[in-house]
Order: sequence, then C-alpha cells, then structure tokens
Amino acid sequence: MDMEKHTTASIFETLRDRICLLDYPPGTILREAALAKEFGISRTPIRAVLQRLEHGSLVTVRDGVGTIVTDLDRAELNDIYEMRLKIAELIGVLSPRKITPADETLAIGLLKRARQLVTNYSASEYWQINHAQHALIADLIGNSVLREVWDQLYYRSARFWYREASNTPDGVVQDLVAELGEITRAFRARDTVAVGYIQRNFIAFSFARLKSALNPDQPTS
Amino acid sequence: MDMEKHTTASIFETLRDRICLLDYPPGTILREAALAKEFGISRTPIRAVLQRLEHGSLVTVRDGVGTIVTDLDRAELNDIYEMRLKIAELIGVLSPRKITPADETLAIGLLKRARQLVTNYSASEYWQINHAQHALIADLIGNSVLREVWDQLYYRSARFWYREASNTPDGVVQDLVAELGEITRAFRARDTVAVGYIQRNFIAFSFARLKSALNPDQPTS
DNA sequence: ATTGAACATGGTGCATACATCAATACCCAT
DNA sequence: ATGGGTATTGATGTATGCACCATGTTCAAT
Repeated sequence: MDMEKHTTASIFETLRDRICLLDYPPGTILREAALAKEFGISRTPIRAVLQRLEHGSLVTVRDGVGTIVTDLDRAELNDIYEMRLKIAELIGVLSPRKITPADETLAIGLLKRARQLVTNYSASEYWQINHAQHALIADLIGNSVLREVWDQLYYRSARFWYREASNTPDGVVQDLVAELGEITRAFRARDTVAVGYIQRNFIAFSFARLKSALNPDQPTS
Repeated sequence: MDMEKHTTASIFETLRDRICLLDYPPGTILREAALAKEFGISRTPIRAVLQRLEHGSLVTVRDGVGTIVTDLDRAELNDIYEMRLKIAELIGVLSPRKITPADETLAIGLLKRARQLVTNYSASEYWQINHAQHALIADLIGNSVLREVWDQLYYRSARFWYREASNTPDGVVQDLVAELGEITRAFRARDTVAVGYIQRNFIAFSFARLKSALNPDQPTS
C-alpha cells in the first residue's frame, strides 16, 4: 500500500537515485507499465519522468524495447570528469553568493558525520553526506547556468564514484573527510574561490582513483 | 495540406527556431491543441517536444495556462554570456578533433556568404550563416559533454543577438565577417586553440554590444 | 543439423476521453 | 457603484485503448 502522494518530481528523484546508487545497474531495462503499477499512476506521467532522465543522459528510451540505464564506458568517464575539473574552477569566479555563518555551521556538521564514517561505514550515509555537500556548494553558485551544468554533471558522475566507494571505501572516506575539512576551512575564511579549487582538486583525486581502478596495472610489453 | 512527414525531431527544431528567430516573442503562449492541429498529430508528441524545449530553458509549462516562451531578462543574459565566455576557451583544450581541408573549405564558403550580407542584408541568411558556423565549430569539439553545453547555450543566447542583429545589422554583420575571417585563418593553420579564443572574443564583443543596447546611456546623477 | 522466414509476444509511440487547475466574467449583496 | 464569492471557460495533467516496432521462437525446407 502506498499512502504517500507520489508527485512527478518525487518519482524523478526516486528513479534518479536508484540509478545513481546502482540499484538499477547499467543495462537494466525499465518497463513503463511496471513503474506505473509500482507508483500507482498511469504510464503517461512515468513517460515524462523517463524523458527527463533521458535528458540527463542517465537512460536511453528505445522503441519496442524499453528504457535502458546507460552504460558507464571509459570515454564518457573522461569527458565528464574533464568538464567537471574545468567547471569547478568557475564556482568562485562567476559572481558567487557570499558565505554565511549558517553555511559554516552546515559544513561543520557534515564534517562530523563524515568522520564517523571512518569507523562505521555505511554506503547510504556516504551517499547522503556527498549529496548534502553538493547541495551546500551548488547553493553558493551565483550564475544560474553554471549551477545547472554543475548539478547535471554531479548526477551524471555519481555512479562512477559510488561504485568505487562500494569497492574500496577506505581511501574514499578519507578523501571525503579531508575534502570537508578543507571546505570548512575555506568557509571560515569566507573564501569562495578556494571552495572552487578544493572541489577541482578532489574531483581530480577521484578521477585518478577511478582511472587506476579501470587500469589495475600498467601494461607491460 | 501538409505533405511532409513531421517527426518529433523536426517539430522540435521548427519550434526552437521559431523561438530563436523571435517568431514567437517572449511571453507568447503556445497551446498544445493548436500546435497539434497545425502539425496534424495529437497532443501527446507535442507535449514531449514542449518538455524538451522546457529543458532547454526556452519555455516554461504552466498547468492550466499554457506553454509560455521565456522572457529575456538582463540577469539571464549575464549568466549565459559569462558561461559562454568561459566555455569557449575550452573548445581547443579538451581533446578537439583535428581540422581537415574539408573544414577549411566550409569556412571559406561561409566567409563568402557573410561578405555578401554587407551589401544585401537578409535576416534569414544571417541566421543560417550563424547556424552553419556554430555547427562547424561544434563538430570540432571532442568532449561530448562540452559539445552539449556549448550547443544548448548557443540556442539559449540566440534570441538576444538575433534581436540585436535586426535592430542594427551593420555592426553585427561586420563582426560576423571579421569572425569568419579569423576562423578561416585559424583553420588554415589547423589551430583549434585559436578557434576557441576567437569564439571567446567575438562572444565578448557581442556581449558588450548587447549590454550597451540595454544601457543606452550612462546614468547621470 | 542448419538456415530461413513467418509468427507470437511484449514493449514503446500515439490518439483520445476525462479529471483537474487557473483565470476571468458575472452576479448578488452591500 | 463596488467588492467578493461563484460559475464558466479553456488550458494542461492523467488514464487508457490501439497501432507499430523489436525480438525471440517455431516450424518447415534444405
């Protein structure tokens, strides 16, 4: 029984998170009828949601087949991360919002939560902290276009690093703690440019980690 | 009588161009039923097209009211152009495709067409040349994510400069000729980085022109 | 045994009727 | 004359039946 009132926005977020959290692994075929039945509505609004997901490059709809969760190939990984590296540097440049004490408080809270991950790891908690950190920084971006691109690339890259976090949580959690520590420091100094560069650096670290995971060893002749 | 076979992709391009060419001025209310009747199909595929346009920030769909062509306010102009300036610099940086003799030939052809605009101005021809130039350069971009963003921001900015071109065609056409001249030179040198910087510069020129058009005079105390 | 086409099945794409929402005009009370 | 609640109108949002497409299967011919 579903007592909740599912709106198209909430369904979109639900499906998006299922894809990002690899609950729907790449290649999964989603059926409109099944989703419609699950959420207790008709196929029409489901189709609208799937179209939005397709715009975000998370799925591709194929006539007569179904809606297929997109694959994670290496070329796309490179393209997304190359862009995120460059986009991050713009965060503090394109007329950002001023950092407030409330922001600082939120960052400190996230840092504390992240530190607890070191001893008690939980994939769901890791995801939620990342999510909150992303929202916190996206809210600083003054340029609306930059914020949209930043947001979309975040969700498009999420599956890559979430899978890596599940495989080898140790290093990933250490990075998250370090990142939030630096962000807290930058927030204390009210330095938005620093926030952008911190993001750039940790995206680069994550990128390196993912690449070495795909290339376990250097090829030997 | 419509003998052509309208596909959703062609309808999307048609409506997009109507918005960009100010055939549908900002504030215009589009009715799904009217569009469905015009293209000889039902409301369902029309709604899909309108959703795509909304994703591109060209319209907003309001329940019970209609689909409204978005307004051109100054804040959005600033955000879009700030981003385009930064994005343009990445064209030659993020693994671009090699420039070929065929590209050079196309650029020279566009330059010739642009020169004819100086004596015989035509708004439609101006639009088509800009369109072809955009496609030519977008095709050089190797990073798929960058290409998508570049493409979307082009169409999002189109209405601003198209309106300016209609108001004062002279300076705009001169800029176009100069831009295509420099692009041709960069193509001859097979220098993709130069292409990106040329784009950046002429976007900046256009930006300055638009800002001065919105601020006819400096405010006097 | 293998290959080929015809067919059965289950999916998305489309068309249409109905439900719901927003704006406006209207009418009655003041 | 005016103000506010109500009815009306026409829009988008939703549900559902049908058409078309893709895919796997089956059966016959070689």
